[in-house]
Amino acid sequence: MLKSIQLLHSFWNVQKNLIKLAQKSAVENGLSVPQYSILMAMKLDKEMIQKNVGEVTFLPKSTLSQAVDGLVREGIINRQQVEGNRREIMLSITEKGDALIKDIYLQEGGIHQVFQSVVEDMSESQYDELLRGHLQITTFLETEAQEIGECMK
Amino acid sequence: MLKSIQLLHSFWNVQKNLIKLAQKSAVENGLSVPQYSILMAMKLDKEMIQKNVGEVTFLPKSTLSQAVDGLVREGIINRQQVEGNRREIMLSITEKGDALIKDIYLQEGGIHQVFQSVVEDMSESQYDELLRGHLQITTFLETEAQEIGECMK
DNA sequence: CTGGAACTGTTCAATATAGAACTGTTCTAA
DNA sequence: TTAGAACAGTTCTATATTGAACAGTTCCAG
Repeated sequence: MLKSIQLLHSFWNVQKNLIKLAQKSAVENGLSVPQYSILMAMKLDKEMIQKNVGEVTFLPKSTLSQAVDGLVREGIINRQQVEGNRREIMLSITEKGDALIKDIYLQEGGIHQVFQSVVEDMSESQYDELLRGHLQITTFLETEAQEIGECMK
Repeated sequence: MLKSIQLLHSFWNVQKNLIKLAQKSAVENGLSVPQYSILMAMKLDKEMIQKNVGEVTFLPKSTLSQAVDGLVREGIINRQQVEGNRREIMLSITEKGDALIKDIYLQEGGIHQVFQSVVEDMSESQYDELLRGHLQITTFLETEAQEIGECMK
């Protein structure tokens, strides 16, 4: 029991700092936190169905919808109906959005730069262990979260 | 660069599940997320100055104040001025609050129970490595967050 | 075909959150 | 002392978030 509390605490400590940094990063770039999440979710796949963005970010539908709306108004992402399935909407990052993302990466004191330092300060094996541990935990949590997801519909 | 993004991603995956679980736990027990945070912060030291709770939880003063207000109305914590320093307010968990915390710990499918399973599924050394890695990261983030904290005043 | 169930996303109203201005307290330097 | 700076918390208000009701699509059993 004690160990689990300790581990939870350990995550919590990382968490709260991470969130603070993310919030700061978001505000500095004129984004809400949900908007920031969306961009980070799409940084790899520059094109995604809105539904999938929702699954990755865990944002409620309404929040997602409004956040996307703002991003579209800002010209950061494009929104167009998928032909072949008019229910779905394809989101894609514009050049402007792409530039913004690159900017965010390089911001001094931003999450990414800080994590860059963290990684450099870490041994190869330590890094691997960390990833492995997290993966294991995520798998556990995901099966649990699934059940929550079920009732959210 | 790639590694830091990967690590960030790894944390993010744990994070979002953790938050979902915490939210669920909070709602199920009739608490807001800030209220839940406060209780978790006070689970060890059953008596704390409100200021300190704020430092630990990172909650904005106004949010903290209101959340505490609700908890007091529910009879979960007590609030009384510190004699010797009438600016400060001492928060203490009532018996009712204590029972609630114990309840939360034991809730099936709650964060604590899930983490219990996680820990059992983990080798001693893996556990230690994880804690060590997190500590290292927290230290890094904390020095960074400090600067943010400075301007929040 | 067709009617209803399941999807995908939007809108709107109610709630939650947090910055800014405030009250009262303590500390400190002249 | 005593003004004024720093503190600890509260209140008020504007903003952000989200659940619930909704509109249009797609799917499928009969």
